[in-house]
Amino acid sequence: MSIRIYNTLSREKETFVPLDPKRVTLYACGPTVYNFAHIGNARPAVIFDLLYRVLSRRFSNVIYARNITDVDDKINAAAAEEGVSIDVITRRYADAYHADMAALGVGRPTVEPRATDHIDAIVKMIERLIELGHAYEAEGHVLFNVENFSDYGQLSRRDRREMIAGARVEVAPYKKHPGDFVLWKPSSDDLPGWDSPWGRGRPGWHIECSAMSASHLGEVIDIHAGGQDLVFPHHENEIAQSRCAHGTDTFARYWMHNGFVTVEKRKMSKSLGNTLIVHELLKQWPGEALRYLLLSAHYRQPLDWSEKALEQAQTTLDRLYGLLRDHASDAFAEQVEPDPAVTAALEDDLNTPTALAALNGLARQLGHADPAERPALAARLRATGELVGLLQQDPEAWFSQRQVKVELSEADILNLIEQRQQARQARDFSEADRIRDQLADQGIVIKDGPDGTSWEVAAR
RNA sequence: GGCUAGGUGGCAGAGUGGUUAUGCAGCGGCCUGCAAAGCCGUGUACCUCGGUUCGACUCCGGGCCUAGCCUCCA
Repeated sequence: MSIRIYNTLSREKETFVPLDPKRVTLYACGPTVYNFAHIGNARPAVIFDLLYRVLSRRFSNVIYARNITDVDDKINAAAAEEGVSIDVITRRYADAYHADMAALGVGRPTVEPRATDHIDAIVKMIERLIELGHAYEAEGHVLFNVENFSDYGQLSRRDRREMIAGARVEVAPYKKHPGDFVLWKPSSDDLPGWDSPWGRGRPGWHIECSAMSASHLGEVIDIHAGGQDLVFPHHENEIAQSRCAHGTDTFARYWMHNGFVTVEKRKMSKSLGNTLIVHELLKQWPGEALRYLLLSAHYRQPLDWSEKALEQAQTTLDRLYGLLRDHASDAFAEQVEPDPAVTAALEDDLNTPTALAALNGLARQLGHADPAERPALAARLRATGELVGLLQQDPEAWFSQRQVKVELSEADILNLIEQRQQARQARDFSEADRIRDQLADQGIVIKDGPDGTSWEVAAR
């Protein structure tokens, strides 16, 4: 079996064949660090982290680049508002991004390039585009000329002429064509800027990804990924710049786009004020529950976020961790392969819902397996969880993070259980139930089993 | 207006031209003094109207509805 990927370019699921199997290249558009990430920003991070894991099983050398945009007008605005320099802002939110993503089980990419470290490469690329007649200077700006790039609109399936007709934005007077976009723009003295052949200025948004992608991965890459809203104009523009600058007929061979996280069916966005900040959610919920929920829908579908769904994800994880707690893994768990049904689902265009279904099937198998087979099944469940980025905690740690505060000492608890035990033996069940209720009120759950009574701290 | 996705059981959410998704909730059972947990079992679900077909939820066409992009946006 091979890996299948839905390619936005062809609008079809294709078999993934890398240009060079010894060096597979993946680029995902990363965050602009001017505030905390919301759960919609987390979705591509989780999805493409998973893609990287899936690719890495098949190919020994996968280079995954996920950039950090650290020069942007929104960053400038945030810095101005607080009266600090932009690097105070970008450092703060880049750190927060890393912490939040780590809590969601997202690993670090192979390289994490920053726009401000690539100004030279960006300037060189723009110079080249001007030389080749694909860009022009106007009033301190440098603009890309979409007119003489005939494939413009191929990815988003847009027609240039129709775009002019339907344009709802005022067109800057210095543009030759309404679709032309900025490669470089002038900076006033109070804004961050770099010297360039066109005066002090800063890069436009699209050019940084083209420059960083070429610097770290090469002129033609295997997979380029990002959110659906980047198809146009961001990715369309990246294709135009990169192909024109490098004289290639392909920029990225496969394009992958994730759907949005919605709230009450509406896209999560700042303008609607319906964003859910990961940093805040993590105060109330385990990161792993957020990850489970993000994986519960297929990445190209919209995912409607709700507290109810989050609770369900958490309940499901409770059950899975309960099984892992009750059944010790085989000692050689590291050598166990993930469930083939799960890898097959993931290799089929990252079908995470089917993968999670298979994971649950495996758990069910474990639940009623012959005792002799359980350690091996538990190990397999762990190994499968590792691939999807779930079930890697100590089960005790999973449960304890969710426990309520308990005032009683362990001696008190054992004492009460003993009293209840005596009441039960005396068949004074009303007294036994009273003690059980009393313990429950204080956050202790009693479980009577064949080997006596055990207890645990209740979950929140 | 142009372009893109989608409409599946109480909810979430995969998938398939004729056969069990899965999770959560519900119901019945096992276990228990009763519970809890766990396990077992359990649902004539595929927007609408036509067409293709021996047979369509699955393919094709029309309609209705929803969301998204066309402007910063994951």
